[in-house]
Amino acid sequence: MSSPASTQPAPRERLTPESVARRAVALADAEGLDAVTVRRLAQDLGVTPMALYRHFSDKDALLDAMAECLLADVAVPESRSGAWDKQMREVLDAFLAALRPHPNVAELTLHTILTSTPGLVLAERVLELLADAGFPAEHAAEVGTYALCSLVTLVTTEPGRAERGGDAEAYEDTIRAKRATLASLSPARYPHVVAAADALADCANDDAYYRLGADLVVAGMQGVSRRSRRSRSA
Amino acid sequence: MSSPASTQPAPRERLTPESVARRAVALADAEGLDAVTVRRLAQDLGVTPMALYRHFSDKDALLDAMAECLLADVAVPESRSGAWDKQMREVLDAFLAALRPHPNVAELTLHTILTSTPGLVLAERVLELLADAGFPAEHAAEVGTYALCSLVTLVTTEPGRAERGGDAEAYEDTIRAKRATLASLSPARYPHVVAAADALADCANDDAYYRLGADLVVAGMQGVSRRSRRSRSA
DNA sequence: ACCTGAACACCGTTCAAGT
DNA sequence: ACCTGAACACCGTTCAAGT
Repeated sequence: MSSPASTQPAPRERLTPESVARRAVALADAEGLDAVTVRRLAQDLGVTPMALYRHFSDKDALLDAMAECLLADVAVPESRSGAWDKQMREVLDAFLAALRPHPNVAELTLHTILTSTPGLVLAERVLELLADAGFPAEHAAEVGTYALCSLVTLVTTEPGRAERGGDAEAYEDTIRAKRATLASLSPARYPHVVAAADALADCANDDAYYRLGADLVVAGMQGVSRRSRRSRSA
Repeated sequence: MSSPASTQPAPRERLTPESVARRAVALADAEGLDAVTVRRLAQDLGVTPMALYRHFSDKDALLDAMAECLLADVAVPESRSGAWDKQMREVLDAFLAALRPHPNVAELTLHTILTSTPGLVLAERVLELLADAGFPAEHAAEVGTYALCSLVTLVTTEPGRAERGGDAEAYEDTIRAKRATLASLSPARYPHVVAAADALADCANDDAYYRLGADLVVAGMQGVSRRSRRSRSA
């Protein structure tokens, strides 16, 4: 029932913080973040639970390392040509591309962006582009934090995403049940919810969903930037 | 050390689902969501752990009820006068006002908006206003979900928020340490992060932070709405 | 109807010990 | 340096019983 990634008897090479974290990410992908316990992870690695404490001071450190695995996959674009909003869009797309394969883990990156090297590289680039857009440093900090957090939430709350991975059948049932519940609400009281039941229960097109999400973030930046420029010149 | 809300010997009235959930929210506010265990909550209520299972089928049901406590506090504006974006802003402000007193609990609302009456009332109003703005039903579903999720994340990730409540001294130390770490990064490699260290570590003005956050969400809606109108007429 | 008490299968983590 | 094994203080939850 569970994916091979989490049930292999384990090749039993020497453990490193990275190999442990990668295995933990695979386990979370396959069975959800709740399945990542010290004891279960140790079992997957063919090792005693306490062996993991040589590589991580405690479980929080393990979770941070998992988040860093995702952030390390962010391919921040090198190019600095074109308008700031076009470049911003490319940076946000790169962030989304790294998060999307790991919806069960994505939320962990929220606390790690400013405490890991790959996170800082990403944050620096976002702040740089916001400075190009004319935001003063304090505003850029808030806008940048908001943007990255919004994208993380987009991934963790993608409509129709199963909390635990694996069981595709039970997953389909959940979607169906959710859609049916929404569709059977009083059309007099909740006309728009009923009309949008399908889209609220599931996401027909993942790419379109993330495109719209990134559009909203960038459009928000553009709108606020324009407005503050206007009020400064007034 | 901990707040009176969680250590009173308990008045020992008859338990109801609502009274248990309210007490759980108070406990989470005071000591963080991790402090909300069945056993600890029962102790606060002066009752045996198993007594709570008369009122909730399992712990997830308790967490859902806590989320519903927050959603029930959302005072969705009655007025339907003015432009859609001005009304939207008022609805989002009402949502934020309900979440802000409970940053440790806010994240729980993400899974409850479409499964509780107060959540549906809020969602219906948001979808209605997005229809006024010209969004087709499928787009409105995604945009509305995005907007509400963004605001939740705004509250749960407010810069400088302590994960566990209570200890104001340790809290100040954490902020100071975080600011110092960011400020001491290489200014050659991370010039914008260093320049924004203060704003990234803490939030000088909470109201301004939330105003800017809501501005970004509404401006994003306006921008995407304008763009899709243009492409339809082209 | 509402609550109790003992028990079960789990947690994260400490500590002393092995190689 | 790296891993083990037993133990401790916690979890959520089941089950049979009390009033």
